[in-house]
Amino acid sequence: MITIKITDDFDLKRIADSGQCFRWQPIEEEGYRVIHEDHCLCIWKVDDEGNYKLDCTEEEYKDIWSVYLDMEEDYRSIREKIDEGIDSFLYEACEHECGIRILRQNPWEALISFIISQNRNIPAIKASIEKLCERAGEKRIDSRGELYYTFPRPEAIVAMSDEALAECKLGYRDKYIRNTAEAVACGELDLESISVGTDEEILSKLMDIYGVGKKVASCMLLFGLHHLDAFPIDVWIKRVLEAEYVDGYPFDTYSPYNGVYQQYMFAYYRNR
DNA sequence: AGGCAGGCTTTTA
DNA sequence: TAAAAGCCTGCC
Repeated sequence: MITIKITDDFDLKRIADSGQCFRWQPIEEEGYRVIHEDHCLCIWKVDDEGNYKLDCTEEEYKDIWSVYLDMEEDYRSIREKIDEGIDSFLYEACEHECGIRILRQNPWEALISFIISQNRNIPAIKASIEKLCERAGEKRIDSRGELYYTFPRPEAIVAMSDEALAECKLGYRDKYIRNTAEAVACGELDLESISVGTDEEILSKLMDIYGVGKKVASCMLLFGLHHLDAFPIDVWIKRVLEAEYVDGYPFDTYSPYNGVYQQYMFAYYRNR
């Protein structure tokens, strides 16, 4: 167990509820249990001074969790680029949702998660993903003795029966998930090699995947590949653009952080 | 080429 | 009953 002090923007609940990740689980004492690849972290807020308690070693924090939580990035300075007088809406969104960060999630997990997310609300997305992990992930025990499952590897999804996959309630998306898992498992789709090039080039390659359109590809680019300029446009952001930016959104001004601002606006519009 | 209508599983509000 | 972090197919 270690204690760390975080001075940059950091809010566990806002990250957990931001819609970028679907497996953060609230636990006792204002804590969350976070699963990332082969690792599991329990993290608790200690006070309002930025102190947090983590059930890992200093080395694990440095090597895994500070990377996953994107602690090298200065979100306050990104937020403070917005001028209240010029863009009062975005300024308000940043203030209101201060503490959100863009996690460095596993690309494979992000891709599958956002294919599952299409045309569904967040509780339903979480339920499907958790089922998928129970059916095809590996069973583990965290430091508190609680059971959890890792996110399944591509091969494990390929090995699932149609019945097991159906139990995950993926609906018409089941064929997208199976197809993507097969493509990755056999090497036909290599997430590392398609992640090279400009954002436009990567988006285009992602959209070649069966079941991946512009929205899911943009989510993958932002949340799975950590391209902070990617700007997913879902129903909520569409409403924001129509209501608050009738004369167009200043993408060039906010580059290369369009995706970060998108996330503040998304949360702000959904929460109010 | 690019745009549009209709269908799609299931859950949630 | 409509909407939900949409996409695919078929048609024009």
